[in-house]
Amino acid sequence: MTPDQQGSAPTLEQVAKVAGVSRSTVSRVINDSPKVTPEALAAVRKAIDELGYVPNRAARILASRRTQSIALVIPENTARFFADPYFATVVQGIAMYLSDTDYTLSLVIAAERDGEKTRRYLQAGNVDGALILSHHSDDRSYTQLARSIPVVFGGRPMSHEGSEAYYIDVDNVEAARNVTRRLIDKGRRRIATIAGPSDMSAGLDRLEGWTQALDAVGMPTDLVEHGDFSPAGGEAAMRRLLERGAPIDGVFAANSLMAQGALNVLRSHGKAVPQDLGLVTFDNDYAAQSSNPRSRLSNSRRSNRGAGWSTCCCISSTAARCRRSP
Amino acid sequence: MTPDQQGSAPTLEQVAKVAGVSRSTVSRVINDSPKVTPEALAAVRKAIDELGYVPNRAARILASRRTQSIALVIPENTARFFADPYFATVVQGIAMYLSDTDYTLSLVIAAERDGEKTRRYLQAGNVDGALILSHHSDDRSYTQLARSIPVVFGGRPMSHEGSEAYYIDVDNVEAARNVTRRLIDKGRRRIATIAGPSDMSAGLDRLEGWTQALDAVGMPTDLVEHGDFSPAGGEAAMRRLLERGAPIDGVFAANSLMAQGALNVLRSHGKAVPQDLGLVTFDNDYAAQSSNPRSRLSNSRRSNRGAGWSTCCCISSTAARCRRSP
DNA sequence: ATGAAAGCGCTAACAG
DNA sequence: CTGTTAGCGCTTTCAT
Repeated sequence: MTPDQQGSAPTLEQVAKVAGVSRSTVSRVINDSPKVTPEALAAVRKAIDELGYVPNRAARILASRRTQSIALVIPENTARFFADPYFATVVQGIAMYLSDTDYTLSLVIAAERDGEKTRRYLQAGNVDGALILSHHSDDRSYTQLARSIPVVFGGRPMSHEGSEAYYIDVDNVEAARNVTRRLIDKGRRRIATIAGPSDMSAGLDRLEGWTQALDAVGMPTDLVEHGDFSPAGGEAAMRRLLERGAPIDGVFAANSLMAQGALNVLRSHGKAVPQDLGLVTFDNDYAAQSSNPRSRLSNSRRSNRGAGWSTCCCISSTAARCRRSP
Repeated sequence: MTPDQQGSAPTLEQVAKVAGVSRSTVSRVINDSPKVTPEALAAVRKAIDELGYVPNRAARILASRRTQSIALVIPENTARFFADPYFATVVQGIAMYLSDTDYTLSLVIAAERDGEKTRRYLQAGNVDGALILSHHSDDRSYTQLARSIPVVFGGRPMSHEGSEAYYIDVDNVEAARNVTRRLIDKGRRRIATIAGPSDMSAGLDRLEGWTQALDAVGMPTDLVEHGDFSPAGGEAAMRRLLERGAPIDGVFAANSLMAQGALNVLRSHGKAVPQDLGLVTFDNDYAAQSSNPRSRLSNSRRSNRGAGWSTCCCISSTAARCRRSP
């Protein structure tokens, strides 16, 4: 397909000609420079309208060395991206913020195998900076990236080089501790956890919070099964937990999708929530709100604390803090 | 791995110098030109590796007038984009196809108010072509776009100018007719429909198919309520249907999300599916498969026909056909 | 405040 | 097959 078949787009030069000014002046108008006389400005605007001129982005980027766009990198496959409400939440937040600016969001759904392609894209000057979500410890492709462009991780990155990285995160340990304490306060005595993957900080930190809460009251911390943050993973983990044969009257699932999976298993095993067993989890997202029973978010005042009902699904609010890791 | 200098990305010229060849030759290597001697090729590759060179995309686009990327435009807001499995399906399909190519997908989630910004983006030479999904009749911003870049609509576009547009679609009328006939064949006699929005071709066509099926056997076509393809819309429509007081023993919902909503309302009204009432719908997607009762896809042989069980959720397969509208 | 000139990094004829 | 020569459309000093 040859692009030249299409009508050639008007250039800045043509606008300049029509407006009777130089290209520089047109450029200044486009870039909202204050040093343009009202007359020149009016003439240029008129010419732009008449010609239907739209500045060529590639040329702008090349000349200015700025792209006016940032990448959101999701190191997961497309199916997972759509299945996990977490990503939807983040994308919505970014899109909302960016809509007030001239920046463009470049969403990069990068399955592991595309690592090289993705890195090239990010280093080829396509974006002014990158936001990297859902980082796994075995993935080092992005930590070096920070030498080329500004990088911020969503959630504390796992790798060693990442220790110099910027990131934004919630206090997963404290939130998990708080939400587990809810179960304890409600009288639950045999509390299990469906932990997240061990190669992600959110998985490790939430497990740590759960452990701390139980340790603090001298309760056993042996009922641990890991999942992969997916409903299927949550189901499998819940099943393994039940197969142990030990009595369980409380579960902390590390995310809402796994809680959903756990709920399915519990139902099919005839366990009633919250009567037989209390279930708490993270994130009051779509998955949590559409489950049966659905989540009940506690009115926690301190935004960075996890909290909720031990009688049912429970939510930790996720106020973000930005910081540089130690 | 050599540490690259922050800020100064290596250029093609530097690669040429290191490799001891001209810039043209480097360019040829980058672009997989066959006319390069093995020696030159090796030298250039070595230089590229040593320098960690990545071609600048903006420069390439500017010089070649090709972007190697196509846009998928979703004229909906972000929340809806994530809520409707339809978009996930499409994006996955495109991503899968594109992953074997050098093309990049530029996903444009364009809420209505961003229309102008989106149009500028598409006309600024950012993409080689655009795919436009979920087109509404009141939205004319994209029909003119075809004069600048190649445009294909996903689903027949509604506007007049669109009559010259390329589009890809399923035969919604026939699929809806077939799936409705299933209800009839199963003995349902008072069949309603939860139709899609009237400003979208999928809404109109599926309603038409339902109407044709009932007309063919002389059954009344008065039980129509419209929804907006969302679960809430489906709930509201189902509620309105029930409030009419007329007996209903079959429902065709124009998409799975509305079927899901309808199912919720039916359950809370004590209506059992499929015992009291048969429900059929479109698309065997995540929403249909995770509903309760979940969908049962019929083994329809002809891929462009809608089909399924009238006893429960029913699915029309959606084999695509590409064509230019009449 | 404005214009002239010099590139940004790459591709694309065109000779050789 | 390779190098040379022009730009792609825009921003950006630097004079004026």
